[in-house]
Amino acid sequence: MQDKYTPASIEHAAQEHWEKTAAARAVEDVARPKYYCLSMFPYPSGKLHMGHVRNYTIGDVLSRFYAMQGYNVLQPMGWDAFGMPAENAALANNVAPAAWTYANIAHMKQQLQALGFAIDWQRELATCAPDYYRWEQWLFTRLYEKGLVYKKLGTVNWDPVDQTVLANEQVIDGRGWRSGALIEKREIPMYYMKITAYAEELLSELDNLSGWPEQVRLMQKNWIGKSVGVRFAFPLADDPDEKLWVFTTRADTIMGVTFVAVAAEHPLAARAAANNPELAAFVAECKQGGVAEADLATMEKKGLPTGIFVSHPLTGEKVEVWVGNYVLMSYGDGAVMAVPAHDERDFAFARKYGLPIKQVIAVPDETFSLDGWQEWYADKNRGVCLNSGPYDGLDYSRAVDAIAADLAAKGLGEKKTQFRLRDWGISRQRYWGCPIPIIHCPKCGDVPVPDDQLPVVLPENVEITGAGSPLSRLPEFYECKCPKCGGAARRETDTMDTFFESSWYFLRYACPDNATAMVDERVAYWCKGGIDQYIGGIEHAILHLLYARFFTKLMRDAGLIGDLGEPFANLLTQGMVVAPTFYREGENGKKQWLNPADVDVSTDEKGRPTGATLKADGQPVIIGGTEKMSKSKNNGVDPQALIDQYGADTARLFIMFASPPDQSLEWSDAGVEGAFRFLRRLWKLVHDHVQNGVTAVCASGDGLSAAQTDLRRKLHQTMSKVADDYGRRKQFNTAIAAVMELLNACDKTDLSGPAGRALAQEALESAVLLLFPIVPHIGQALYGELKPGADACRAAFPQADPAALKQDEIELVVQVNGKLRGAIRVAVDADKAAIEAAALANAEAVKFMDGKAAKKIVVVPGRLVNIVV
RNA sequence: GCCCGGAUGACGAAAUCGGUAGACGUAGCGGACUUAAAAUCCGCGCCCGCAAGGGGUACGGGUUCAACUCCCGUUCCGGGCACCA
Repeated sequence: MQDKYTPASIEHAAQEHWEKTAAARAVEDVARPKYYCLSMFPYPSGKLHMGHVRNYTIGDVLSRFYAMQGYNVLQPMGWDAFGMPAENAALANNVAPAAWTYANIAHMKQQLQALGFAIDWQRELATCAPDYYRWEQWLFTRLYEKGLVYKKLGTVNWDPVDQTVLANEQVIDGRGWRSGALIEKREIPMYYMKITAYAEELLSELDNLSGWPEQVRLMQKNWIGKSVGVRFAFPLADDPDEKLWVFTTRADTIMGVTFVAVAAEHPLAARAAANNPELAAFVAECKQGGVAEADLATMEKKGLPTGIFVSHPLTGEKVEVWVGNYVLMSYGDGAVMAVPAHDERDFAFARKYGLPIKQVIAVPDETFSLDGWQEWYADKNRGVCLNSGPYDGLDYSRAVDAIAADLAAKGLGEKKTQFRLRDWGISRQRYWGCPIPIIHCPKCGDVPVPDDQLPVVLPENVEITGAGSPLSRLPEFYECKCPKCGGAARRETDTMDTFFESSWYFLRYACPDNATAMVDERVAYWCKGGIDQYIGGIEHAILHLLYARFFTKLMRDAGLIGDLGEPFANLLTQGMVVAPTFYREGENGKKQWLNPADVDVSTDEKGRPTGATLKADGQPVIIGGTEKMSKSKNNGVDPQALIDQYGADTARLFIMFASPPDQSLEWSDAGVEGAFRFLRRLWKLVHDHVQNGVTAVCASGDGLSAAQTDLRRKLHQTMSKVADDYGRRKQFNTAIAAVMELLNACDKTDLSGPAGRALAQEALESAVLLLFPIVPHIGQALYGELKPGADACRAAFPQADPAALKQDEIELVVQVNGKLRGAIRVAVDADKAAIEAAALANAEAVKFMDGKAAKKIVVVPGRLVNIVV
């Protein structure tokens, strides 16, 4: 055995061995329980960043741990390969998106392999490959025929200078990121997925996802946003046959309505604007700016009266219609009733424009003042109706029932369940995505592409200009024949949202080689009961995970995957790896993001950054916020330097030791050295032991000294702890700390003599196996040295021996009035009375009881005694 | 703005179900070994106080024999907000 730990050669040898023995190959085997361990596949942005290393190391630790527990493990990997960055790279560097993407895949695959992940590469897939996306085109046409895909107008960000649609990310402070032009909203026809048809099931099944973090279930629940309320109509004062519909969850406040607000896009707004130039200007102003909800919600609330009046459905009173920039056309009917007395936003609006405020819910006298309003809203107070005629004195639910009944009797409304969730618009006016398989025929309308003409292949020889969709400039792509009538037709040139690809890739991993079907019976084996573990960033808590759940239900109902309704049985949401951002501002205010590796930061004595300069020119740069590592902010830290210097095991160990996986981690490589030192120390311990000859392991505690017995107990306690940390808690930093503690204890114990050496053998073999899931390369090498001819990949995970865990005496802490005063040793099976007596006899306890009698004694078994005086 | 999280030594963190706050590691300081350096090993390390003791887990309250942990309020930081992935 070599005396020096040399990661490069050790890792090379281990990887070669795994390759030769096909250690990561997953083969269906009904005789063994399966464990499908899935990590979110990466976007091939160029190189791995620390977030990837963290994500895939967690997956690999779990995969290897469950393999050691006897499971048949599947750990696949692929590439979420369509998306905007490829087009941006094409613009910036004049490379074809396909070539750029495939080059990135090749590089990142090699990086993943260098990290030693036990991935079954035979199942690798890339979503930009026609043999992958053809199946989603196929599914799309099925869903189109079922009415689960439909076409309607949708609002997009329009850049009037570049004449192109922009993503929300490309709109900065209301301007296009390339052109700097003021962005406008524009309505265009798009295809939508009817996710709202599944809203109820997506919501109710959250309760069954016990393997998901509560936080994620709550976010999804709020996103779906089921609310039961009343949808009702205000007849127009001039023309009672025409009605303005609204939805409210607070029908009990209907008698307090003092105005109605509609979105700028609402037909009534357009009608009023026709002969009101001021209003027309306001409606036009509302069209400025992007469509992102965060921007809309933080805008200053503005409005203008339309001069149109409606009648209150219950009182007949005239109420004016306003246009409000805070009313969303995409939610409900694009109009809301306003009750300034009992809604914070309506209140602010009414105050701003001097509109009447009419209180209709009783509030406690002491809080009743206009200034007290705000506080009161925050409580979501639901009081009893007041100033509400026939409804006075009714509480919330009685009032809502009575009002809904009265509205229904007039044919003006009814109770309605409404969801916040909207249908999913999937059309993108971009090139690097999966073509939507529809043909537009002047005679037959929209015709889905027939199966025998799939896939609609995305052409790769295109010119990216940043203006408009390249496909719509490519006659050889869009000119086609109608599949129905054979006449000249035009192919759809929009592509699909890339969330489409990532909504079902985990099913395709089960059967990536199937050329004749989207999925096959192998899904039933690997996905039975759901994928056993899904691991990925918390930033995907809503959209991706919701779409993946939706797709699984769609595919189930299409008869493709049996009764599998929920894809992920257990979910681990990894905290983000965040890093500081740095930038400089260009001439037109555009930000040029600089990588942290290229920047020097100066700090004050407290470690707070005071300034930063670019290494290349020594000139100052602006310090941005600390954000998740991303391509767009250029703050990803490349792990390659770390791997090159210390090896994959150190990188893996360090990132697992740095913090628990669900916590966000601000990147700093301080401490990497320590992880490497630990591995070197482990190597040396094994080396020194092996130099004196390996032995059989200590099979029982016989012949051990007291100190050795204690060590052996600690060893077996560590086995339990580490298995619990990996399997149940999924907290790897404490598992590593436990093994470090064990090795510290080994150092402090005399392990000479035959019994001691057998114990050392047992401790070292165990420690190597306990760490194997995290640092498999060094583990492979050391285990082979400790047990010549043995393969760590085939070893079982160490299991604690209950006999070794036995203890006769334990220490209990003694408190007086909750303050720590002393400690006592008692027999492990001592009863309460004996423990109390021992505690009362403790010298420190006696001192602090100060002669007073114990009022109460609390005994916490195995922990402490608290004497209350 | 709305929804969801987080905050503990100089730093990353631990304390798993309300029960010894700071395990484990980093950086630092002191020592051993060495001609020296590196490496390695040993020790010290929250604050006030001579001590006894007291205080301390972002901040302000509360519940409890006992609170980092539960409740109410606040501040700051992060994620998501439907076209970044």
